[in-house]
Amino acid sequence: MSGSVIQPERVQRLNEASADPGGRYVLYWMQKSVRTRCNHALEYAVERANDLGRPLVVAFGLMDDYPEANARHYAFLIEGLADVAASLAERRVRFVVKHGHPADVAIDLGRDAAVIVCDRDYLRHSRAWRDRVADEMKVEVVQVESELVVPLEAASDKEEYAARTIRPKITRLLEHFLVPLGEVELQTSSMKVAIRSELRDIDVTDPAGALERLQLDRCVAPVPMFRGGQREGEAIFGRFLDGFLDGYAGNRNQPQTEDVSHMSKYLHFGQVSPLWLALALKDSGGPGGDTQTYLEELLIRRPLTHNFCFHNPHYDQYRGLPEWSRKTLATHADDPREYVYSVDELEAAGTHDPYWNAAMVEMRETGYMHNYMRMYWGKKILEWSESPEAGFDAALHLNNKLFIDGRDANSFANVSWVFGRHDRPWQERPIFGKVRYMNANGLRRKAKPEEYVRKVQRMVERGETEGPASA
DNA sequence: ATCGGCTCGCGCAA
DNA sequence: TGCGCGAAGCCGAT
Repeated sequence: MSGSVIQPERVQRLNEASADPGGRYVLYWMQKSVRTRCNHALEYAVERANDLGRPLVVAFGLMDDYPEANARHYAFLIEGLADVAASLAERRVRFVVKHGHPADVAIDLGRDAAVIVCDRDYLRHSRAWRDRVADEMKVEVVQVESELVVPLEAASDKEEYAARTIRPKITRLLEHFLVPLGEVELQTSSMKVAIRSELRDIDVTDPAGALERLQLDRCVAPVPMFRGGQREGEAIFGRFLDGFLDGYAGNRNQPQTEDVSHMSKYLHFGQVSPLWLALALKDSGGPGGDTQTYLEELLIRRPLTHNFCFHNPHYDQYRGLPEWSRKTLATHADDPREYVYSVDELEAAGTHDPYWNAAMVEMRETGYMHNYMRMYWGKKILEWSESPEAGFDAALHLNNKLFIDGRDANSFANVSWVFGRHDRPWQERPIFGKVRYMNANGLRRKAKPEEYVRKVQRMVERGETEGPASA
């Protein structure tokens, strides 16, 4: 173990099997951490390959019907895979993308493996895939965490109530985990290793062609504004550090400005490392308050959403909300609603509220919405739905369908926050009960929503080809 | 412009 | 067991 720093807390054996010395290669089943720099699972797999004197094969399973995914998500994902293909070739590491269910791909390629290394994801379906592979394989399956700076169990072994309860548990471990990950050179080139598999190869070096050939849900179009890939994500973050970090604490809740890093989508697809982001921030020498504000998002709030999804079996359901908020919302379930919109009416951005409509257009046309508007957007869906349950389902559905960074742990926690999760009660009022209320006056008081509306209009008129990549 | 009240439950101090 | 306080708020009183 030389060169890299992979804390033992990141590494978990998923079964009791041992490594097979007869295996022809070490398999890194890449599924969540789709990147080559600052990926603990990759470096761990290289080390195991070197220790066993074997080549390394990295494989990704690309299925047609990934849960809730459509062309908008696939386009971003495949661009990230193309970046991985190019980077791994430079490191003389063999990379294959196979058409099939991720677990089937891992099991198929794992038959010839000495060890299977996988990365980590916290959502229900992903966990089930890894459990299945670990159960079915007769060879060691080991999972390496690289999606959180402080590994989930190291911080807390229970569902946390709020940011304030998890914050000290994470903060005291940063010294141990917030350290660079070195790169390890693979000793046995794997570019020529024979791979026995009936599964079809997908050539991701032509992302548009690969996207075309998949049998996927095309109900939402890809957006040209944001391109996937680690190179792209890291470059965008570099421009954020140079141009927008200064003043971030004061401007991050100003939706009419561009003081945002756009990292959420890259984090969702594992295309940038949260550790890399945190280290880049600390190295940037930017203003302390601005850096602290960003680190709070990255190191406390985001892990809190992962803690929520990992420990709450109903993270994607209304019943996953806290007792107090479900109770107070039930009390007001029959309150008269001045406006009620269906999911289709919401998606069409045809409500009476111009601020809300602008947010909905931004979401639909760009796969992104400013963070502050996401709160307002959600609160109004609660207010304008026939029941809180219907509002929850509508908000989560639109979130996951339209955001590039939808279907993330953040998505489930953020929608749940609208309905009281990780929040506290406030003064009781119609429909909301004691759940936090937001209105357009607050928007006007704190930001410039009229400018935001104009910004969205301009973006749509221009055909939104100008993203942070070309800014 | 600024401030306190609203309201629940966690976690720490005692 | 008591007590302080919390991601993003609102609202009325000063």
